Amino acid sequence: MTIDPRSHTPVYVQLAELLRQRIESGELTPGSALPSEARLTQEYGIGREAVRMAISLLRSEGLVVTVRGHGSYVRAAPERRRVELPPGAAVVARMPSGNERRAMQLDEGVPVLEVRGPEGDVEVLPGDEVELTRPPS
Amino acid sequence: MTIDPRSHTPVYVQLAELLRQRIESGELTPGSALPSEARLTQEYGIGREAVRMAISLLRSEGLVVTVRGHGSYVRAAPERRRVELPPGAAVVARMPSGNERRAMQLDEGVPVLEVRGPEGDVEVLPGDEVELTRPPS
DNA sequence: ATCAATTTGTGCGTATGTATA
DNA sequence: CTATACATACGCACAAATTGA
Repeated sequence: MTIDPRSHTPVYVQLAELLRQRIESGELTPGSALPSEARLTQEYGIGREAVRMAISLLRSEGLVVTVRGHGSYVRAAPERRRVELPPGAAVVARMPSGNERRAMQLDEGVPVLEVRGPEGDVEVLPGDEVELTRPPS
Repeated sequence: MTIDPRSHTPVYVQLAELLRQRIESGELTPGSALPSEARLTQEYGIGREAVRMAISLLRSEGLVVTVRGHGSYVRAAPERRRVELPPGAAVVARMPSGNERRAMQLDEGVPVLEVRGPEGDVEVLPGDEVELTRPPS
């Protein structure tokens, strides 16, 4: 697969799909580095902004993390601990605000789970570290 | 509040915070349009890229939606329907892939809930439309 | 059915700052 | 200290979508 600048799908979306394939196919394993922006720019003959938007897209999906001055890496999702949803509780999923994200030290593209207990108490959990369960009856 | 180009916090983050305040304060109500990129550029004396990155940030948080050729709007979150998490089920939150997002017609910055039933069956729910509940015991 | 105005999308070039190796 | 790499920010240009005259 290559990139077609004349396609109606944006160059950066095409590149994101290519990189996504290389990640999901296992060619790029969790923890491994993506090619640098400069390399991607040269190899695909596209502009830097397209490269950065593609990586930004993957970042917002939680697929990669970018370390400034170092590079972008395939994100290794942490182990999920099981958390039991208490009886009478309700939970919604949403994206954290910027402050919230920094406070909880969440990577980009990671949602939070907002659990409201029966007493109205609220708990916010990192969406990539927990699996909410309800025990069998 | 104004924008300080000399601050160590990026201009686009400062603008995003300003806009976030204007949304949360109710000055910009759900459904109303944000100022155009050109207006924000002029009013704050910053470049278009900073404006676009600020809006992109708010979009990735699910706060605004952008319609090409029209403008950016404060996102009106839909009503949440209550969905009961079945006994023996588990749920994780994550961001949808690009294809998934388009297929489910989700706005940017909206996570999905992946519910795994006790039989291993999987259901993916739009994260902005459901509230998962566990009935009181 | 056109046309023009507005607005966002894409792309390129350039410069400077900051973090890492 | 230097080189590399990503981050921020500005400018300009043109494409594409929407709206309304």
